Amino acid sequence: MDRKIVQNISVDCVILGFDSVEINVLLVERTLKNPDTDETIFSDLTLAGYHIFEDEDLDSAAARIVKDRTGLENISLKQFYSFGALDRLLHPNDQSWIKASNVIFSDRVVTIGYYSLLPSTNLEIMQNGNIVNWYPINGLKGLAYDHDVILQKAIEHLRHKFWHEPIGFELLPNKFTISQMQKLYEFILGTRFDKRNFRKKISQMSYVVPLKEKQKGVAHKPAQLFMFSKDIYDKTRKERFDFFV
Amino acid sequence: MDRKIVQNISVDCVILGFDSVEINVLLVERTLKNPDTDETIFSDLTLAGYHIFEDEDLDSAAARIVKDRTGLENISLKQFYSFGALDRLLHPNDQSWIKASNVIFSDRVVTIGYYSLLPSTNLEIMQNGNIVNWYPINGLKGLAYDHDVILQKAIEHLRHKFWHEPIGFELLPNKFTISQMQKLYEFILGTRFDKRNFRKKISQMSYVVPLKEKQKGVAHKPAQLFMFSKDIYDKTRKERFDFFV
DNA sequence: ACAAAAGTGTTCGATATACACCCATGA
DNA sequence: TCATGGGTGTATATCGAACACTTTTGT
Repeated sequence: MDRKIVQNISVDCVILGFDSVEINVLLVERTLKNPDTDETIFSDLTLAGYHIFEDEDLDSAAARIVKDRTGLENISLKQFYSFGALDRLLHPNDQSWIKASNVIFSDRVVTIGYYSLLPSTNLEIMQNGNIVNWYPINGLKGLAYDHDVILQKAIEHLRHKFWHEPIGFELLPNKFTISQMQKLYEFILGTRFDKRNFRKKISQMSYVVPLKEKQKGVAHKPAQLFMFSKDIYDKTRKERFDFFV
Repeated sequence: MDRKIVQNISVDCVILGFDSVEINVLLVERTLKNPDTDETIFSDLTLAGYHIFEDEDLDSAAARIVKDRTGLENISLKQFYSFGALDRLLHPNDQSWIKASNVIFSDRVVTIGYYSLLPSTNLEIMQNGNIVNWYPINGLKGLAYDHDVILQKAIEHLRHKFWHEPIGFELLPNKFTISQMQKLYEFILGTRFDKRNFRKKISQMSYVVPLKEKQKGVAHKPAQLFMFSKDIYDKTRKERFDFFV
């Protein structure tokens, strides 16, 4: 492949997943070895990121990068912020990595942040020689480059959207229970909701549609399953003027 | 000045202002003349934009560009989206402009969009040889490059924020009347509010504080003036779970 | 039979909406 | 004195918050 890369523009993707307990982010291991002795010099974690090519736009670059790094295809990726601090790449590990890589990096790389929300946690661990895995977002730090900053900004963005848009459904399986939904909202928003009031609220949302199907194989009363209908949502949506106390 | 510019990264700033009637955007005239005959080849309008320098981060670049292009200083600029379509610069006018300019443009420029909200419409018309002016956003088109797209995205972003954050105060003078505020909200949100209900709502917002001052020189009952207190807002803010019908 | 999560209703206070008239000023 | 926008209150419907017990399944 001889597509030309743009030296100083990259895309980094924050891929978030919910496993019914907490939110995880998909990270790729980065291990620098001494080429002679094969000794590990350092090993850390990065978001799925890479430079863009000259012949692709930003959205395409994001999709390609996610596919190359993680094997995931046809996932919805949204741009959320761009990062261009002067010291983004100046950590010693990053400098060693850049020197050892066969890509000619520019001194100055601006990266465009994308995020994606996934229901599932199933994943091939190895993609094109990359070791990728889910890591709980709580307490994560020490990521490569400025990826801590990018991750925090993505989470902030997500939390904000959660209050006003039915974005949560992207993190849930196609068929989900009201309890799973409540746990997700409580986790993201850091609140607790009263079960009855939460369910009352949900039952008013015409776009959360009950299925003729129940949970199976659980050691308690099986829950009703629901799905999200974007069609109904788009048709019934109204905004509200609610920014005050 | 011999700072080095980054060839393929720029910042474009959407500077919006409210004049008590409608929303305007600050645009810079771009006129290409035949260097020999001094004949105008074309003339159109651009957002305030320029390449970034190698030694500045994105926020600093945005502030510098706004200052150079419009003379405005110390205004709050927020990043909102980045644009990297392959055909951003391919319009014949843009190509002629690029060829004629003494800056060596790259084929591929990604631009980071910033916006700013201002109360006032007072402005020097001429800045560093740039002719800058306010233009009503309704019906504007034919801007240079992809600046129509950038402007639309900024407005969309603004409208969205308006519903959930007290961002409107940035577009109002320090001292404003409730009617001015209502007109602004009606303009941006494309709705009408009942005067009494709107005022009732505002009077519940502890962070909209009445001043001991009234309008002067108007040919009707002079209105009470108010100011916005960010302090009180930050202290009393609560989020609400309101994304449904 | 027991453990574990599902599911269900009512009351009360707060908020949203609808609606019409008098007031203060400059011209 | 008139034109112009400023300013005010009440009634009704809807929504949010608080609160405890019964149901269904697997083991």
